[in-house]
Amino acid sequence: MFGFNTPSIDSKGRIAIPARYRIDFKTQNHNEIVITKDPQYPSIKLYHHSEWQRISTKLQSLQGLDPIVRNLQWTILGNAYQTDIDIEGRMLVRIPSDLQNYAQINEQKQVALVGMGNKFEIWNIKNWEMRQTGGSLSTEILDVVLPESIKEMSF
Amino acid sequence: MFGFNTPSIDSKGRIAIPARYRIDFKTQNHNEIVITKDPQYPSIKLYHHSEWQRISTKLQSLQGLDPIVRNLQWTILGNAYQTDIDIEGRMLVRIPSDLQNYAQINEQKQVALVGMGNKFEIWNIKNWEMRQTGGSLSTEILDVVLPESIKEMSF
DNA sequence: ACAGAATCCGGCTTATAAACCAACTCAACT
DNA sequence: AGTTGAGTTGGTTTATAAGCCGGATTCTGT
Repeated sequence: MFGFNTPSIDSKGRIAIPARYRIDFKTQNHNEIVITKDPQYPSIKLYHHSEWQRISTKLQSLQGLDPIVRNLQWTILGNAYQTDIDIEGRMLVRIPSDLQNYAQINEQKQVALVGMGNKFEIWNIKNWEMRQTGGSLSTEILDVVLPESIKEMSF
Repeated sequence: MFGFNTPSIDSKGRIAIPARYRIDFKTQNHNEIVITKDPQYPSIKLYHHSEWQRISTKLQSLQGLDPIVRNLQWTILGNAYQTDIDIEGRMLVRIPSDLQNYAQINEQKQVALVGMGNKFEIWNIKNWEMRQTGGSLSTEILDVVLPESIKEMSF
């Protein structure tokens, strides 16, 4: 589940996971995924069950006094939607409208779907191209020095 | 699988791996390879299965909040295409068009194929010659100081 | 609680793109 | 010069994606 695709998003906010990614979901044997915000950039993250378990557990265990940590918890945990996907069919995923706004993919016909191995990212295509060519994005949400406690984490 | 060749790339974006490299793929006993971007220079990297396992696993495990690390993950993982090659036959590899653009090998009749032992690199011939003679390339994508966590990695 | 409306969901159809297969050309070696 | 292996090309088939449509479910207002 690596690589880059530009599937279409329909008027109802549905995205069909491209066929070459589907095997990974099947082998995982879990038809539940979690969609949430990326804490740093205007994009959406899509985890499958096991990876979400790992991340959410770690995040919850962190002490909530550091404002940056609390921000991460709010952003990631507080915006997580769990949905089921049809493993056999087209694997349609519905993106909630507030996440669509966050990633600036409402009003779009196509989105950038980026397979990162243990997770997916969904981007506005323009933003993705901009990021790839080193341009600055309109919103970089979390641009701070990170505390030691989350240095070794991977989201 | 060392050395230098200039195979042709056809209108469909196909490159035939030269015969003298094929033995290495056969002995590996894996007919799947991964094509992705080079994070530093305008070239394409071609890994066979085991080497890709090593790199992608390491990259995924790194914490994803450091912008430099995220850039590496996006470039390498987010642009990786896995394809099967026919070990017995002609070993045609199709290069996706966005990677062709990245390496500036669209509109070319021939490319530079460089065997690096555990990986291949595919270059625009002009760029390759330029790099060998110490000339500067039009685009050097990742021109930054790398964090300690990935200092010892080799891509 | 019920009727109407809107939304959601799955199957079908068509267009497009990738993988497959086979033939032809060229070069090297005998 | 004939033979063999390598490289190149084009056509065919298969797979994939996306628009379309109808049925089902939920939601809302009366």
